[in-house]
Amino acid sequence: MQPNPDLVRAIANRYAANLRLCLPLRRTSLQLARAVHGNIITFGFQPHAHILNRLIDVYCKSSELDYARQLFDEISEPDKIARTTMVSGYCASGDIALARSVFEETPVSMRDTVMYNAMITGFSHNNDGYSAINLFCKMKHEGFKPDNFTYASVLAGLALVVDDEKQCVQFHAAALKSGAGYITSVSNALVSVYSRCASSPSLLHSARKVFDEIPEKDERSWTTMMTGYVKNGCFDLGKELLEGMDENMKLVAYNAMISGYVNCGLYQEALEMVRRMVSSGIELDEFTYPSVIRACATAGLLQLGKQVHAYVLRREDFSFHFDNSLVSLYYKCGKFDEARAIFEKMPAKDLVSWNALLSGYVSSGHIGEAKLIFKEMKEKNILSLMIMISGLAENGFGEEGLKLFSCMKREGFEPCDYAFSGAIKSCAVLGAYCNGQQFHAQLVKIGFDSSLSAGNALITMYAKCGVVEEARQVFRTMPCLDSVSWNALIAALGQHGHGVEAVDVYEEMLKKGIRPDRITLLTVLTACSHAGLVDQGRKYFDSMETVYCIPPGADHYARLIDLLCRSGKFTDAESVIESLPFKPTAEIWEALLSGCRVHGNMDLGIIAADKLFGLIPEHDGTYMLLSNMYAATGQWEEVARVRKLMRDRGVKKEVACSWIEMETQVHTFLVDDTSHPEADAVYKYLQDLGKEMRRLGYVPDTSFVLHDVESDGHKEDMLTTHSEKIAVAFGLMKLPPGTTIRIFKNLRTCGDCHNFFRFLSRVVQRDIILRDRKRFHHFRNGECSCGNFW
DNA sequence: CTAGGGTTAG
Repeated sequence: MQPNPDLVRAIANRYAANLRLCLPLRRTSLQLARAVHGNIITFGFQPHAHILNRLIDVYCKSSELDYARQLFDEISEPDKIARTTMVSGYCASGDIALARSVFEETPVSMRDTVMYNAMITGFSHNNDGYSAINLFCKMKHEGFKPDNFTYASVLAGLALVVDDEKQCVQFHAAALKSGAGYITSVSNALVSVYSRCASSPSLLHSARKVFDEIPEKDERSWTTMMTGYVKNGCFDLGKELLEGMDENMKLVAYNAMISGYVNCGLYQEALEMVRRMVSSGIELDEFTYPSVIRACATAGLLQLGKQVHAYVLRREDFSFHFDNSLVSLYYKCGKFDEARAIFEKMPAKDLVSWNALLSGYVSSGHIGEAKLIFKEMKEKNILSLMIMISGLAENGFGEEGLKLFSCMKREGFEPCDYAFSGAIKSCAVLGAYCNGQQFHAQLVKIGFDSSLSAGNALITMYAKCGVVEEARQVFRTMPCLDSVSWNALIAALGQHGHGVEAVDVYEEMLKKGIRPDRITLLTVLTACSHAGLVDQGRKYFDSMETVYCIPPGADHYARLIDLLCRSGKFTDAESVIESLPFKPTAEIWEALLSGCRVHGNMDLGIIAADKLFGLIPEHDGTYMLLSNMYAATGQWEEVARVRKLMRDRGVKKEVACSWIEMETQVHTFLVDDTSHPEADAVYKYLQDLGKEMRRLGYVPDTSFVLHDVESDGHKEDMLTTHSEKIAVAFGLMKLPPGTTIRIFKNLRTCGDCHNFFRFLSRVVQRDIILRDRKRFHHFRNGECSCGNFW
């Protein structure tokens, strides 16, 4: 039977009308759209443009962009409504590139204000404020008149990037002039612009003035003003505003307050807000729960978090944001299995879920698992990359970190300050000074040099590259500082033998009223230890519990023991170990053992080594320290015994290697390394240097040779081939006169090399910085910053 | 066909 085209058209038109009515009920409208679409295909008639447009809209709003596009492409000459629909569909799905292409394929003569509005909104929603503003300017230039929608949209974009009061005033004036100034939606957006102006939060007054002058405030007016206060940390003003609000509007305001408190780390206050909500009879909603979970996660309140978890599960009104926050709650509280289980069970995993899992593995040091997850992720965003870059750097994978950073740029991600800080941390790991400097220059150029995370990374990078002055310089020019910045500077000074200054900076920090955290104390203790400030260090250690309520951890005790041993106070060190509030850890014994090594305290050293053999028999460092101690006193049978023990237990000594950076290229050398193309010249040069140094009194110290080799001459040969010596000779040959030589070594340097470097710095009149596994050595004119023991 | 606020991952 032949269908009656008129009848079919009539039915389709009816569907189209229904579609409009049913739009909010997504499922229903999508079903209707499919039916209409099916009829069109089955009966092959040409529907009216407005039916097709409506179909496209429904498909877009049901996230069926491919169907929408298919229909759109079938239209021979899509009208401006079809195009606008397609543009806003793509915008809403986040595909700004496709939206843009449809928009730009439309001739200007065919565009109208609505289409511009859709595109501007798209930019704003995709966090691209600049493009929103540019398009706004362009449309005016092309003669289109902005309307209320335009202003609301472009102001939303402006709010993302505004950093200067002039911009706020300019746009405000333009809106007023066009008559949109007192439209509620436009005013709401203006409130948001004023309160998000980066350079002056004082504009909150202007925001408040706009707010006060809104003739008909709606719920959004109140909550936007509230957000303005909260995002600027003005919680008291926020509370005051809350008082004046209608009861039925308070939910969103409470949610804003709670998330604001959590963002500032004020979780107690956040939870207090939740209590107030509950007591005034306002029901928490799906927006509240994730913030509450985050509060628990940052505060480490696992029990409370679990209770909220159970409570929300019973209520069944949660969104997937909730699951994502749970993943982070559990891993932050150290419950990796639970976190993983929640992730696996999630019905809908999105990018945030993957990033939560990734960051869980990264921040808990499970870098291997993190790498697997990262590989498995199909979709990644800038945050995924940032998490991974920082994670790699923080776990010592500097090269991989840098590789990922350049990969990120290749794939078109514009690195933000946090990504830069990951790259800079990678440079810190590698000691890649030139590379790090280049990043610093780029930061300045882009204007990220005021960033806290980048600044903190720079301090550490310069310190780890041995350039304390620059670390100090970065710190002193940073516009704002946090405890990480202070810790980084104190560490930088301490590492390089400026113990007294490190302590001064710590005192300065205290005077400024900044509370030290456990890392600060750890850093200060290290500085005291390196500078031999025993009494001071002791005083700081005691202040931890009594003044700052920070119970000292094993790491703090280890520093204390190190401090005592280095000044030869072994009895004190022993009594500290005896009175520990926990069972001594490997860290503690290691501190004792290396302290004993410095002073040749054999009896105590053997005890410490025995404990370490029991706790971490696979750790090569213990064997090396002990056999070095025996070698120093010529007890070669004992040396052999330790070496045999090591062999029997299958413990492999990590291969020593040193490296030097030259114009971003890194040259690496192993012990006895002859693989470098210029090895012959380097060895020759090394021999010449040796001769000259001996004339000045350098005597090779053969006690550092591990084997009991028969002839002393042979032993000296072995000493001269330690990797740091090869690296420094290479550096002296290649680097321009007068430049500081920076050498890096993966293990600790030996006493002979230390001595060698001292003499060398005098012979060649160059500053040499040697960074080994534990510490830095600055050699200048025969002296070393860390004194003449190593 | 187009607008303005509150939720998760560093």
